[in-house]
Amino acid sequence: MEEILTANARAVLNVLRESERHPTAQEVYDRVRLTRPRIGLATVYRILGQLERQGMIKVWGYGSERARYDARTHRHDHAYCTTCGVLLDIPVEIVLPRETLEQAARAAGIVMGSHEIRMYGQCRACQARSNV
Amino acid sequence: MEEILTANARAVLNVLRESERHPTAQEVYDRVRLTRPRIGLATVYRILGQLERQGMIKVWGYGSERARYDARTHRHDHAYCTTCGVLLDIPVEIVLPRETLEQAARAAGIVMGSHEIRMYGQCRACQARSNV
DNA sequence: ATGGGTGCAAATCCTTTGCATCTGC
DNA sequence: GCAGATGCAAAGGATTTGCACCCAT
Repeated sequence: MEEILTANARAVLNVLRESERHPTAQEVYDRVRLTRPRIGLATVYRILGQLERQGMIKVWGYGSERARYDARTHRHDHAYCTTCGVLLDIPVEIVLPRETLEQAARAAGIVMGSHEIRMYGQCRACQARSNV
Repeated sequence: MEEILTANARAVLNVLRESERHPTAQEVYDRVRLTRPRIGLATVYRILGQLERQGMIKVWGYGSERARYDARTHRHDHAYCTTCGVLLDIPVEIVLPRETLEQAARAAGIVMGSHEIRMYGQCRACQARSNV
């Protein structure tokens, strides 16, 4: 399925896969331009949209902040620093019992496709900064 | 603490408290105008920002969609329909063991303030629609 | 009277779209 | 040669900001 990707799309995907951060479209654009200098920002947006629709990447949003993209499609959770806005992967697995999820989905009336846990708080850097 | 709110702020808060939906700023604006016809959209945005900073309301975001606001500040979770974009409260409590959360926070290196579970899927209306 | 709150309009920022051109098959 | 992909520029939409005015204290 990856073979049908254009060179631009492959480059975008690579940037995301190589990134530990959760880059915004602009950050992806800046980075991808190193290998494909002629690419346009609109193309990056178009590709991000397609990859998302194909389930190859995930979008993350908070309030009205810029969207962030993530190529790690395995189920994992995030920690968001409400002070500086950094978005971190939670490096341990948080398991919710299947029946808990099913019950919740039933109660809300949705057919669940996926779920995500978000933790909001203060990252290490901001903790240090505020201890000064 | 509520007494220090202006009449506009109180009106915005009331709209949110009376809403079952999770309105966008524009929707809040439309609704609040019924009681305060002279209020401006910018004021609504300013008030929403202040209420959020004061912890009286919560923002919700997904990708690059418009921000949604929620006056229900007790811990609860959400179900988002990826077909039509409706955002629903999950009407049952999903409890994560405290130690699980602590372990995850520690692993991510954050001091956790709050957490939220999100379920993504298809709401009842969209299920019906796609069964046609 | 005075300072914060507010309305309005303009500015900003992010994202999407239109369109002519280019590319890979 | 054609269909789809792309770059560029412009449009669109959400949110924020500047500023003069107003209002409650």
